[in-house]
Parts: sequence; C-alpha cells; structure tokens
Amino acid sequence: MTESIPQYRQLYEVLRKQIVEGIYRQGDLLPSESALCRQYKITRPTVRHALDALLNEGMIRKHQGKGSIVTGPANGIGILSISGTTSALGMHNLRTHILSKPSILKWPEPFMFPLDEEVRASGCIYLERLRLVDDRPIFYDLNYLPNINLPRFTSRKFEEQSLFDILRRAYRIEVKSGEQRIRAVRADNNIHGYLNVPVGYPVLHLQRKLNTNRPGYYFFSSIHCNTDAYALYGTF
Amino acid sequence: MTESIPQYRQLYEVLRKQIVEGIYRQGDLLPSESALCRQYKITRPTVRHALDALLNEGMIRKHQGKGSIVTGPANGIGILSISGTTSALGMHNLRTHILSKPSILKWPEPFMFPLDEEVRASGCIYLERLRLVDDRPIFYDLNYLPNINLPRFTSRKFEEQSLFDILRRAYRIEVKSGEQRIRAVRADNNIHGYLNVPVGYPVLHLQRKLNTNRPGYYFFSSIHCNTDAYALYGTF
DNA sequence: TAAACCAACTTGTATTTACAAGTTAATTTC
DNA sequence: GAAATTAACTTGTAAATACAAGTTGGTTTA
Repeated sequence: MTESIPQYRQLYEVLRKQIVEGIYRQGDLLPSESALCRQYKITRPTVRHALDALLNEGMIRKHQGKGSIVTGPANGIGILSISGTTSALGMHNLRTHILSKPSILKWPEPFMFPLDEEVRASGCIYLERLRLVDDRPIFYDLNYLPNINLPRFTSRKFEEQSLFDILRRAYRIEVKSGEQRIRAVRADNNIHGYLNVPVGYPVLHLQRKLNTNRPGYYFFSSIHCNTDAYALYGTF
Repeated sequence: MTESIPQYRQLYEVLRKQIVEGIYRQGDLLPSESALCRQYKITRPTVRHALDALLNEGMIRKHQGKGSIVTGPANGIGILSISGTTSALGMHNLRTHILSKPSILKWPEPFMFPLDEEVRASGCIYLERLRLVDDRPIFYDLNYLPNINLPRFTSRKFEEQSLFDILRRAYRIEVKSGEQRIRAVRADNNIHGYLNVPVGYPVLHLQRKLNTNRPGYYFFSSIHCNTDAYALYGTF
C-alpha cells in the first residue's frame, strides 16, 4: 500500500473496483477480515474501516460469523436510470441528440438554485440535449456549468460521451453528491415537441444541483422526463 | 451506559435524539470526541463509532480541527423530504392521518415488486396513510410489510410516530437502502379525493422497495405525491 | 495594532490487544 | 450413519496507545 492515500481508502478502492468489475458478484463472499489483513499487511481496524465504507455505500452487507456479502454495484452518483415493467436496471439503447451545442451565456434569471456572486459573474456554459431510449425521447435536459476553469469545453463532442465522462476524463471533475427537486408537471408546447407527448400530459421535472470533487464547483440541470414507458429508477 | 445494547449505539441514540429534538441545531458543534469520552466514560473509538453512525446517516458532518457539525435532522435513508420554492430542507408541519390501520392481508396481485415465496406465504401487514404538510395533503401512501416477526405490529399507534421510528425502536429494524421507481401520472378519482387535486392532475407516483438491516427483510410502499406546492426533495 | 508564532484543542489514521457472539466444518459419541 | 460436541473460523464490541494534520485562541514581536 502506498503512502499519502490512507490505507483504508486504498483497500476500499481496490475492493470496490473488484466488485464493479464483476470479480466479486452479488452474493459472493469477500475474503474474511483476517484474510485481508494477511493479504494486504494491514491491521483489522484498518480493514474494517474499508469494509465499513463499502457497507455504507451499500455495496456489501455483513453477517456475523459468515462474512461480508457483496450486494452488487451501486448506481453511480447522480446517474439517471430508468426502469421498465421488468425492473431491469440501467439504460437501454441510449442515444443523445444535442439540441444546442455548448455555448457561454449569462445565467438565466431567475435561476433555479442560488448562485455565488463569483459563479454568476463568470457566466455559464449552456448545453441542451434530448436523450432517447430505444429511439423514444425520454429526457429533455438543460445543463448549466459555471464557466470557470473548463478550457475548450465548448469544442467538445457530446454525442459520443456523456457529460459526466467528459468532466471526469478531461477536467478531473467527478460528481460526488447532489440534491434534486422532483415535480409532476404538465407538458407545455416545448416539452410536447421534444418528448413527443400530448400538451398537458404528466411528465417529471427534475431540478438538480450536482456537487463535485472540485471545492465549490457545482453544476445544474433541469430535466423533463417522460415516464409513460419507463419509470425513473433510483437507489438509496 | 447500560449493558446489552452496545455502548456506541446508546451514544448514537442519545445524540440523535438531541439533534432531532433541537437541542443541537443545524450548524451547531457537538461536544468534541474527548469531551464525549469524559462525559460518558467511554473511549474514543467507541465515541467515533457513534459519530460515524450519525455521519453516515447525514445528521452531522465532520471537519478536522473544528469538530462535528450538525447538519440538521437529515434525511434518513428512505425518508421522503419536500422542498418549497426556497430550497428549504426537510419537513414542515407534518401530520399523519391513518386511513386504514395496520391489518394483515394477502399480498395484492399483481404486486409491484417480485416477492419471495416465503414472504408471499406469510401475508403482508397493510397500512394506508395520508400525510399533510401545513394541513395540505401531500403524500398518499400504501405500505406493505411482510408479516414476519413483527409481534403486535397491528396494535401500534402510527399517528404519533413514523413507520420508520416504530420499526427502529420496537423491532430494531432500520432502513438501510432501497430502490424506487418514479413516474408522473394523472390523478384518478381516488387520488383526487385524497390529495385534493383535480382528476387528471399530474402527480408523482413512487413505488419503493426498502431494504433493512434484517437479512432478507424488505418492505414496500406505493406513494402518490402532490407537487404543486412542494417538490419532492432528495440528495444523493 | 497587525502579523507571526505557539500552545491547546480538534478530528483523521493506524496499530495492538482482548473478549463476545454467530457460523461452519471436523471430530467424537452413541 | 446420525446426532452431539468441539474446534476453527467469522464478524461485533471495546479499550489503549501513538502520531498526523487542521483549527482556534492566546501570546509575543515588530
């Protein structure tokens, strides 16, 4: 185990990766605490700290006398998922259509969440997308990112990569947490056009503030979602 | 601290109660770890275990060098929260009206989530509630709990305590995780009657499966939520 | 009086030790 | 061979010790 990153965190990341990659699957037992102590040459409280992190994340459950049982890979933070009538997880055949390429604008007034003055003064990068699942329009989303330290963001291609992936790969920005408000609203003419639902039809409206690993850096989304074929699915 | 209940758990319950009752409010510092050690005559790892439980529940955050800061009576896992236009957290003046007291029934067919055969055979405890915020009906929920090892559940009073609190205090059952599906639907005559919205009005419909610390024990809720005055609020 | 320094305090990480309680496999007994 | 017992293993709880890193308030210095 290398220095500067706490040992418990390193073990947590190793085990987490093994679960996400399917090396340990739902129902499998992880190595016992004492086996992990021997394998990684660390003490049991440190192992337990790593396992507690996995436990709190919901990736494992623990059973006294039996061991640590994998419950399965959790949803990535902030990732939207849908579920059809079969309770199947995850996205189906997702296609993204960029309605408005990233451009730098002033923040809309009024804005759905309060903004710091610095963020407001820097303007926002605005991105408008339609996301289709199995060729059916499901999500119509407006995204607002503070125009702070995102060089050449407006020249990136969003059809082929998700917004989260671009932020993570190109800017080392990872979504860590967030908050959202969800309402049921009537589709107006705009939503009717994009989501192919009748005017007045009930759709979900999500307002989200996503917190990242960059201190003080948040970004925002306003998403309308058609749930007639797929429900919005989440875990907690 | 008395025996048979782990000490860390007793301290967790004491501190949690103090936060919920407003003795410590959002932004307040809890006593330091060493102060709690002296006060309760337990060692620091035990104190930290209790504080970690509060941390994982979201009731506090910790700041090295500063202390443990109360974030407020958080969202417990699976707790529904609402937010008005001010982004204020948490529940307002919540009142619960029991429409149908707990009774033991067969599971409805078809049921919204797959059931184990043992669970299906045991029947369910059914509870129907209307929850009002500032005297406005907001949540209409149907709850289904497997009729397994919940002695005298049907004789408990639900108006004065939440379902989660009763499960936790009387049965040591805590909600640990869960999954949900959210849709926007039109209010039918039933929902119109309970949530005081026009027939056809868009409301949220949540189907939830809540996982507990008791192995294999899940319970379920179907919730309709009127979001015209308050949004459904969540963090992730 | 403002800035720098230091002490006391805070949480974060890690090790060591000990015992309790639950699970599973091996051994013993009938 | 089946049942009972025991040993080895598992996680759960708790204490004691040590050092690191961040925060805050008091003291000293310029």
